[in-house]
Amino acid sequence: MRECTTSAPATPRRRIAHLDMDAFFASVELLRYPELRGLPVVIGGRGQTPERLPDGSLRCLRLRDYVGRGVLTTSTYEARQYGVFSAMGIMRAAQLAPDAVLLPTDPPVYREYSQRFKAAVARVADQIEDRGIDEIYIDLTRHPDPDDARLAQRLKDAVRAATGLSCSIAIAPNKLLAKIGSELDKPDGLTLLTMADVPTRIWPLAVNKINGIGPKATLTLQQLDIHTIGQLAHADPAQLQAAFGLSYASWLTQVSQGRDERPVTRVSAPKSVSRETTFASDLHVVRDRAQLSQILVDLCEQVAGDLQRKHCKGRTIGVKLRFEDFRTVTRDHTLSCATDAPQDILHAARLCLKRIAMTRRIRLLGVRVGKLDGDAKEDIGPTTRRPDTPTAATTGLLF
DNA sequence: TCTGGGGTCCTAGGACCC
DNA sequence: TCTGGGGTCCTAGGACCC
Repeated sequence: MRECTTSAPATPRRRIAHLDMDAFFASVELLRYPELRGLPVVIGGRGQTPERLPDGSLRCLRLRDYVGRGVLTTSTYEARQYGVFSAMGIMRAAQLAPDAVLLPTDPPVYREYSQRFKAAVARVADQIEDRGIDEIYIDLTRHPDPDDARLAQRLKDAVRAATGLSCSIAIAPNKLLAKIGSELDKPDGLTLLTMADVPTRIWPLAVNKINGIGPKATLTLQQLDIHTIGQLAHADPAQLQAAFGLSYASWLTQVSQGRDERPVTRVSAPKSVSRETTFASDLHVVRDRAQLSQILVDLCEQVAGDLQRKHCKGRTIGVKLRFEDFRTVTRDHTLSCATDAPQDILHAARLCLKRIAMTRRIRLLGVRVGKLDGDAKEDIGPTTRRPDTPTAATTGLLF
């Protein structure tokens, strides 16, 4: 008998791309300072902008000359050979690569390049999920060009033409594999993966290559003598469940087989807006009160400005405090109506701070507004009538 | 020489209501 | 009066990601 061909048309094979810019911040800086190309360059901290000398040469800070706090956000591939990577403390990086050039971060410029590469991709394929400043997922399932390799190359060419920058792309049956795949051939990579590749190309990789398995889960898995994704795929489900609970354990089993059904989602409204700052040196609640107070006011004004720019208001105001021993505490306070006014945020933030025992010096202060109501809701209620009106008793007590 | 700043999502307990 | 659930909201902390 012939095979039955009358069944419903199969859903089209999913084709999901993950596109990741190569050493994004550092690569943007190299466009500005091409003479640094080939040198170990790292981005991070609050160092100084390079200075162009009269003879045209560039004077910039070396890692060994940096004093202060902060971490690296990016390093060039040359710098990575010294073992310095993003999220590493700058002082630690200075030990490993003292001669590396250190540039301060310049977020507005990176945002500009981010918009450029995303717009270039959108002209080729418009089913895009934003995953931050330097990466996106693209659903190519219904794209007219059926040739994955040709399509991936087209996307890379479009990004380079728009920005002068290289990126790495993988096309796979789902987001999980596309994300892993885009790292396999970095930089300037092009990777195609199918489910048949899972045992040979995915299983040998370390478990933390999976998006969602972080340092804690990796450590727990190590204690179970599970190091690779393949070992995870063959692990005893009961053992995983005992270590992680049912929900996370079954997710682990799924992803270790390369299975992932998450859709590519194109729009997402922000859920919260926050600003925080780590001080150059720890501040004392009493002795440095004036300074802390000013920082709090500034943070509230910045958050309010962010909200107004995004045309949204929020009901839950939160503060975050990090003490000198790195212990972090948060408190929040929900208002009866949403606000974007700095004085409302400041008042609620002070209420939150009153509930924290100030036992040590403070390293970081942050302000967050959540429970955002999206935009367009024009002041329905009287925002002048607030539930918590500042009184002499509640203002000025803390910060 | 420790450890930035912007987010999301999950869990878990308690309050409160039906 | 006691017992019990379910549902929702609020709060705090933590893991994780870029």
